[in-house]
Amino acid sequence: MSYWLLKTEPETFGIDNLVKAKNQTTMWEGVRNYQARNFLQKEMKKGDLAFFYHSSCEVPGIAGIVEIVREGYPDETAFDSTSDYYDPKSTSNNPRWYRVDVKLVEKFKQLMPLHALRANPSLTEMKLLQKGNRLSVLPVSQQEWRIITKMVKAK
DNA sequence: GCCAACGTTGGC
DNA sequence: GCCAACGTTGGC
Repeated sequence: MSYWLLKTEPETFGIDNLVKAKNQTTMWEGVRNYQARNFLQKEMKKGDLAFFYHSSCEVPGIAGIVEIVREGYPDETAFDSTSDYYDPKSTSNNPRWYRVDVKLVEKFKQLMPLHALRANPSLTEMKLLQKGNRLSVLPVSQQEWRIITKMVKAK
């Protein structure tokens, strides 16, 4: 099993939206980057866990944990001309974009802020912390996962 | 297939 | 709001 990090802007869809969602489950859609798409389509497996990360907000950081409950399938928002995520080059016969379904596992009592991750010397290799990284779907190593979940419990 | 221009991301 | 980083587009 693998570990991931999923970025979202809390003003659009934050962890509290997921808490309130039906079955605390949502479709992770609207990803329009090929590298991130490949992760969603090919590499994410049912049962994988992911950090739920808040970006572009006052205090960016990890807000909780979600589980992949449905593996990659076509992102239908790309077929909808009224959607913000519409892409005329993606068709139902030949879909270009994929999504997964995720379910809430845990909302952290306190957000684990980005600055705290940066302050931990054992996380300097983490992709999230690398300069210039903008991918909205990122792999997380098992070691990084273990370190961060420990940091959360120690709070 | 190169590469300049442009758009987006996202921390600060 | 700024700006560095990086992906995408499109002319050639």
